Amino acid sequence: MPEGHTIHRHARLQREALVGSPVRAWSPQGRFAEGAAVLDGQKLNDIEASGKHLFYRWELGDTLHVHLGLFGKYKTFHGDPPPPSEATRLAMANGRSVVYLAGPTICEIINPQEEDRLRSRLGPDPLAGGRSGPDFAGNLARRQTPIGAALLDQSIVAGVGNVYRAEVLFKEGIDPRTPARKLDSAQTRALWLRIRTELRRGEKEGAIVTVAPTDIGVRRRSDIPRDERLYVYQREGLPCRRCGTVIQSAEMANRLIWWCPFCQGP
DNA sequence: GGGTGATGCTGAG
DNA sequence: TCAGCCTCACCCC
Repeated sequence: MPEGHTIHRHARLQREALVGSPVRAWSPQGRFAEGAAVLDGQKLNDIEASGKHLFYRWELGDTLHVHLGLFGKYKTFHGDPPPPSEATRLAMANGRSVVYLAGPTICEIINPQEEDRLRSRLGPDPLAGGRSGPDFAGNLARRQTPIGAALLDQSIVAGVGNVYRAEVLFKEGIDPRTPARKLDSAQTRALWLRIRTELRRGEKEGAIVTVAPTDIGVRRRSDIPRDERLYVYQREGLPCRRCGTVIQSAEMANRLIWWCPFCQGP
């Protein structure tokens, strides 16, 4: 389930589990056997998340680059772990914890030039700290594309995926078909803050929950049922949780997007 | 137990 | 524009 919040959460949890100690690395599936052999036994110095990318820094200067893509998954265990699945591309372990990685789009050791090239294609990351709202605004101002498509473009903002793009536009009352550069500065700023708030919450909670408890008639966030966590994502044909208008969907940037024609109307 | 869809992205055409 | 990559959680029997 990899949008930016998931990636940053993995970075944090794995940092706590593995950084600072020598790590045993191997490839149960075999497809990353050579890379794992390079890393095996090295101390892991740090793990950095940027958008949907992860960078692992090792004591001899190697950088491991991982991108989960659509299917990739991590599992982290403390204490006595189950054996890895046959599809596990990379396993990393120290005495206390083990991390299994399966199904990544990218798992490779890269040099500094490759990393520079990669990072130059990424827009500001709302979870990376620093004041990047103005960069986001500048990026939007240059685009003709609909805001719904712009939010999936990782060079505009790094870390937003298909769930958050639909949900943050709902919460800001913006029609996804609005051309990005037509948003005024107040809307752009509010959207940036909204993205950051929602991603931060997702990182902390380990799940995407955008609905306000009051909108579904419960008191606490912990009372929100699993299937009522979102306002519009995959809710085509269902009534809007706020106004009852039927949720619409359309394809935008090769993926479906959903919105409420009333709450996100003109 | 089998079928399916998914929170992503690239590169060929 | 679209096929291809790659795994597994979840749904339905």
